[in-house]
Amino acid sequence: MRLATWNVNSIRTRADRVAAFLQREDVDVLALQETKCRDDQFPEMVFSALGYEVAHVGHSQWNGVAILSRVGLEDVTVGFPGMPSWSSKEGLDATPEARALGATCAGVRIWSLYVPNGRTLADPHLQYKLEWLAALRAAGSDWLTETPETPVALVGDWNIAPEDDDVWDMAVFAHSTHVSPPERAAFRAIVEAGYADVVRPYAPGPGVYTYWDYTQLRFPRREGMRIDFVLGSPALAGRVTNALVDREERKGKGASDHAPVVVELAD
DNA sequence: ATGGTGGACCATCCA
Repeated sequence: MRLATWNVNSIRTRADRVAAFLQREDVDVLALQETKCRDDQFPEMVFSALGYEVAHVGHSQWNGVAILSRVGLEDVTVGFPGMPSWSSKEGLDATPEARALGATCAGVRIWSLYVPNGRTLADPHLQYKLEWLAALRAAGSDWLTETPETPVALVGDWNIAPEDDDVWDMAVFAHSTHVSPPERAAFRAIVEAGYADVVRPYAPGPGVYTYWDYTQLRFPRREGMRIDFVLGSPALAGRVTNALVDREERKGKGASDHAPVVVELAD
């Protein structure tokens, strides 16, 4: 099975590009983040015409996650148990954001995840992000305990650069999110719970990134961040035979600011 | 030499 994850930054703008990627990379299952649309706006027919089933959750122009699969799409779950909601200052808006979608594809449990952006170190969104990640760790631990034989893949945009080599210049991020000790600890806790980064062994840094800001000519200057990850349970990690970051997808007009990450699994 | 983001959607928010 070929499994991929991609923050597309609007599926409506990039549906054709995503379809071309699926065919070019021979992808069986694709997790998408930042679809930026409601369910009724998702261009499902572009993908059903290619033989993919689609699961999506999106409530507005913000967030939105999907899973496309041509090897089955079962037990679709919106949000994970205990997933926090963002609450406004008044605490009135408790609608869960569209940031997590689970599905079972050919026996593999896949979670398409869009981890909240902490914005700045002083912003309450950072606390929300940390709570969200702690809840994910708790849920992920439970899945390993309950069904250790089921391969689980936690994939998506984590909005964390876990190692110094995952940004082009640590000095630039001295007072920024994505590299702060609590964020890195939250990520590490998920790894320590049993979910390994299955891509890094096949695509070691430094200089391997999955995201380049649209501004400041970051991509041509090779100034990016590695913030999109495929974390696999032991049953999944044992089946990985290859992985890559498809940097070509960041090139040209109409590119997302993220590149797809592809993992090959033995049958 | 110069300039340098893009997507949601319509005044701004978000990344």
